[in-house]
Amino acid sequence: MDLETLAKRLDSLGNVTRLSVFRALVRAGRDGAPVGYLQRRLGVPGSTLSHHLRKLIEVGLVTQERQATTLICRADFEAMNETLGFLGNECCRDLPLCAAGAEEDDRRDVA
Amino acid sequence: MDLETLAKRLDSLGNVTRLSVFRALVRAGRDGAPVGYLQRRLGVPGSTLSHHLRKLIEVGLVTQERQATTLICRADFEAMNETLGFLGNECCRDLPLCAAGAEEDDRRDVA
DNA sequence: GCGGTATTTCTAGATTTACCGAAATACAAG
DNA sequence: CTTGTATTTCGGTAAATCTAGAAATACCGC
Repeated sequence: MDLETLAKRLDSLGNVTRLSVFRALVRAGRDGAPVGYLQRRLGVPGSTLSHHLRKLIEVGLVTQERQATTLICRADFEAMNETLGFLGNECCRDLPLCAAGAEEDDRRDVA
Repeated sequence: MDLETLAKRLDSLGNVTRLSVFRALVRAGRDGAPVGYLQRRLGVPGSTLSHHLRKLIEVGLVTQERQATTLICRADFEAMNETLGFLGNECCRDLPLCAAGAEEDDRRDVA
């Protein structure tokens, strides 16, 4: 995963509505939840919700599967874990002092 | 930390330039790095960099300390760990199957 | 106080975003 | 093939964001 992808994913979660959607999906677990459920639960107009869902899908954090007339949405746990892992590597999760060590794999890219 | 704060922090990292700035600061470690260093390293105009830095500071992920004419910037590791932790709790870091368990502390809020 | 370096604020244009009602599409049931 | 439910696309507006040059500010050394 490159920086751009990471930034896009973070951006997609950087909005209260979308973060709420994602959280609701995480809590819905592997089974996921229909768009309508999210709509009722979050009280967001359908068009708005659809707009936000698209963003989450674009960056790979959410998937959709059609079941007859309803669309089941699911949080992509693998993608999320990958994202968190990447961010954690960059940002030294729970080891503030690892900053020096982190520089060792710093030689590749520019930014 | 509430959802709004979390969203703001994620949003602040959801931009390639800012994410690069933050990463550079993480790698600079506890000592931090001057604005000028970031400017040269990232090749971003001062005014643009300043604008992005302000955002990171606003959400508490970066701090600044004046040393004579130069401003030292530092990643706030504690804030970042807090953020990652919170996100991890919500999103079941490395335990996709914990979704069911996560619902147990789901009864409090609306979204 | 003057000169010089470091950094921010001001300003402004281009782009993107969030929002949501109305209309359109997808699909199942009868 | 009509009706009803689920969801998206369309259209348009208001607000926020990114970008960067130019001017202003902060601070040190002399």
